[in-house]
Amino acid sequence: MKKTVKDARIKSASEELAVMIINVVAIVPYGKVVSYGQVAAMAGLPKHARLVGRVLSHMDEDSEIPWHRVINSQGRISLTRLDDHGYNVQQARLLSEGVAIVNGKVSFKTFGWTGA
DNA sequence: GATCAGGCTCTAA
DNA sequence: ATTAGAGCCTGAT
Repeated sequence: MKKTVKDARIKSASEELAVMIINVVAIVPYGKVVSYGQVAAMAGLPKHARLVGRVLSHMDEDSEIPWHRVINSQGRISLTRLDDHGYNVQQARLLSEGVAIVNGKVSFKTFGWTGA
């Protein structure tokens, strides 16, 4: 997990917080998903769901961090604003892990990871 | 669903 | 240093 830190390379975003978040995201098992708020909570940062998103947005596709396993509380991918590419990548990755996306949504009931 | 308000950080001026 | 705008959010109208 030290590599995650190095891999992070967050521009600013209080590295400490970023690291905590990344460490949590890094342990999300294959084929499972979690929400931003969940990650924040697990990282010990109750109301920082948004920060989680910000941190992840700084990651490269190349990163070993499974950022694609993090979606919003509605089970949707929170990228469809002006970012089609990111959305497609995330969706493709999830599908390749066996995570079903029905009508643009993932079922937390089936694929949700409730912590370690 | 769509909208609103709450909440917290980042960036730029 | 202060202010204002914006963001991969959430839970409640």
